[in-house]
Amino acid sequence: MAIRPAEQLIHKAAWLYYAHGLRQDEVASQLNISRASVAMYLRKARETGIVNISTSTQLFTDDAMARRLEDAFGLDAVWIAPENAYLADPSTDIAVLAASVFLELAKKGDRIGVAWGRTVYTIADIMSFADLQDVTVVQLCGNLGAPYSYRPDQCTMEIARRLNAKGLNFYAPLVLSTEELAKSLRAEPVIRDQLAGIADCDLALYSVGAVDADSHLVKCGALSPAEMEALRSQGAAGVIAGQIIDARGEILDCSYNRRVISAELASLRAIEKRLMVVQEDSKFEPLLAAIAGGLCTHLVVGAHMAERLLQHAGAATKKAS
Amino acid sequence: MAIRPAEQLIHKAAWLYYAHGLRQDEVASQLNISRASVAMYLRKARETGIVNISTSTQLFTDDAMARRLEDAFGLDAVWIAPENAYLADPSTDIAVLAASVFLELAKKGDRIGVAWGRTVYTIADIMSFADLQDVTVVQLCGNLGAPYSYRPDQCTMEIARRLNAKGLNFYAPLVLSTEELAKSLRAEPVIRDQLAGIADCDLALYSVGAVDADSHLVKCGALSPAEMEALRSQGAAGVIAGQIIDARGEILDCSYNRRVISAELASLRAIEKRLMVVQEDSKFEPLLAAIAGGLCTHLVVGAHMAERLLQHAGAATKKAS
DNA sequence: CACGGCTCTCGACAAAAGTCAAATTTGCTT
DNA sequence: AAGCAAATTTGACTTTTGTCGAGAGCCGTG
Repeated sequence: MAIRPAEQLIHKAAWLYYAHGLRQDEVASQLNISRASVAMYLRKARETGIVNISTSTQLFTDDAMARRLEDAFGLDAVWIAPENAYLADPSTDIAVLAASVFLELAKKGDRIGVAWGRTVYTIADIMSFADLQDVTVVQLCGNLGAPYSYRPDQCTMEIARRLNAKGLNFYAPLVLSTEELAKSLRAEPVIRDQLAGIADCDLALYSVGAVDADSHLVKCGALSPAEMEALRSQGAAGVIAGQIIDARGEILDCSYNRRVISAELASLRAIEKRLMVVQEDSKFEPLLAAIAGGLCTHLVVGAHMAERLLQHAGAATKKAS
Repeated sequence: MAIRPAEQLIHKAAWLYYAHGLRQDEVASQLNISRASVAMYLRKARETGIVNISTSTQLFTDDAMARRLEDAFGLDAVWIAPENAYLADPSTDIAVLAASVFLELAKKGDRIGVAWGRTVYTIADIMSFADLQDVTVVQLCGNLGAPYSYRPDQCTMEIARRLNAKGLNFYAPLVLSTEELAKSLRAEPVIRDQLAGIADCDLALYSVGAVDADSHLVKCGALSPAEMEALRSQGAAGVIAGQIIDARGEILDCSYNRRVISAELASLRAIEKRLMVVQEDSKFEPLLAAIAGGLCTHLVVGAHMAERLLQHAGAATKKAS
């Protein structure tokens, strides 16, 4: 596991190369090893977070549209990934941006809450490594079944690994079959402590889910398509950390929610920086709900979604006046 | 001044290359420019701080000796630059390390106090660029005459430039000819405000000067060698931000100090993180004085100095028991 | 409107970095 | 103690990156 012979050497090589600006062959002769080894050590140094290469995300917040969004929705900061040019796959662009923003927001000693989903896992997957000591990554909600690699615990662990941080997993299922069982489980000391610790986080990372048959809740069997549809007609507007919220961003009063083991919305709102990342345009309504509920202070979206949000805000104020 | 045609392009190129991991030729075709231009933009991006490459300084604090120093002197953190191998010039190594540490300690929105001297200027000179928004770099003491490029205002401005921060200079001489004049000048609103603002800093960067004829105070003509010698016999142990301190790290009661326009020691002590960097082994006594006076919470030194400090601490405790 | 002076851009070459399979070392088991 | 597997190192090769001088475009000026 531990890179035994090196670690020290990796550090030295990285130091000479990146801090002092020597060439690889100079480093090699200093350290009495071959250039090839130096190149290999340097790659390891980058992969381990011993050296850190980060790009300023300024460009994406400086945008005029980002400013207007901040004002319109009272958000602390908004980043907009330009959908147009750049790359083939726009959603990758959003994830890359989100990962950079995330690393920029994370500080040493922080406690970071992480939810789950395709978006979160994609971010974890492309996120570069960092050397954040004393960071704890906590899982915001219970687990669900296997089929997906972006299970809650996977997301938490992967991000913890990238940050060289400690991952705190949640050993409980996301959904139980009866309300009673959920209640007793929540009362268990291990679980209770974990849930209580969520409000102490400095930073949260999550996305929001749509209320439709494509939802992971349906795909994982937590809810049937029919149940989902029923919830929708009861006012379900989105999914946050495995829980159903209504259009106001409040928890929906339903049996499902009472059977879930997850962070209370109040705990989430207590977290200073709540970074929400939304990739799909289809998540417009859920996102509005999450914003309305104050579940998001920092937002990363694509240009198209940004436009829709602004349009919506414009229409709302026009109607109001 | 501003790189007009690019700025945006630089950002985009940096983003595609560093965040997305494309090759230069791929970036070039995305942006419809030549590879050569891309290479040039990327250099600019690095030079501007749009991208940031930093190496963890862990290795230098993890050292057992560093731990012992922290304990022995009650410091928050100590970094030791290994004097032995590495590079031809050990003092460069200390400066490079100090610059990395400094950048690691500096946070967005900080107010940073900077003193002057060869050490500080060397650090400024080799420090890489960063994109710290809303940072203010303030000068800790008045200015002195021209001959040196490491004048107080130079140090402040250079560091501000590297950080893309605002530099707040001090338009007053370091030493005046009479105590009265110094007193009136200190009472001037402009000066008073600047002095008062020093205690609000989050981070300070300085070294400590020796009390001898090689001191810059002598070289700049602020004090004659004879005066310096006299001060030494009066108990002068070191120089901090242009002021003379005694072995306890308190301000020395002397005419010179009363004629100086500089940060009060109490203001310096009010700064949370006081980063002191010492390159020369000859500054052993001055450093002890500075530490005794609580003028240093974070310390960067060479291995040799670290050993001497530990030896001293060991002897002191042995004597005490 | 032509003329330097300026910066930006590009193509071609040189230098540096990345990669891979083979060789060597290391650690552990039988 | 020998044998095997995993990890590490290296030399030789390929790809990528950096650099330089020439040329092109863009002003403000005479």
